[in-house]
Amino acid sequence: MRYWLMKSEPSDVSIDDLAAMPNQTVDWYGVRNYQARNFMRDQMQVGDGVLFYHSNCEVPGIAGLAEVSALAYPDRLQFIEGHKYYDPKATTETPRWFNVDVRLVRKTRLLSLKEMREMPELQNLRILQRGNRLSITPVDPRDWALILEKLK
DNA sequence: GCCAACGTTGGC
DNA sequence: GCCAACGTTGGC
Repeated sequence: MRYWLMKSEPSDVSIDDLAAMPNQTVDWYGVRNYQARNFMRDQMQVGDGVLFYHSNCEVPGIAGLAEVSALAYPDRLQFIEGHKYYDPKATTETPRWFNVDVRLVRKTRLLSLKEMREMPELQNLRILQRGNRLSITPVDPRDWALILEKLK
């Protein structure tokens, strides 16, 4: 059992969008970064905890709790010619990009990036490190517990 | 295999 | 909209 922070732009999929989806589940499509892909493909297990993070928006921060609900499988968008996420080098025999499914556990208050920066005990969280851009990062169990406490 | 150029991310 | 940080691409 691991914990993760996964970024989503609310203009793409917000926490409310997730809540409105069938089974409150979304396939985490469109990841085109190898490190993030590898986390999904090689490490994520069903039941892993997910911090659903709103990025590139007015108030960035954690907007809800979710969980991994399906193991990684090939991202279907890589095969659709002309699609934003099309990858000409990917084939069905040797897919390049994978995604897990993520299911909402509950929407929370917004724990803003600003507020997290002000928590000294949270400073090793990857999202707070300078220059961090990775859309999926592992979360230490200790940090997970601290954040859950804040979201009670 | 180096590395300059370029593209993207995402906070501010 | 700016721009720092970082990842990727491709010529050599």
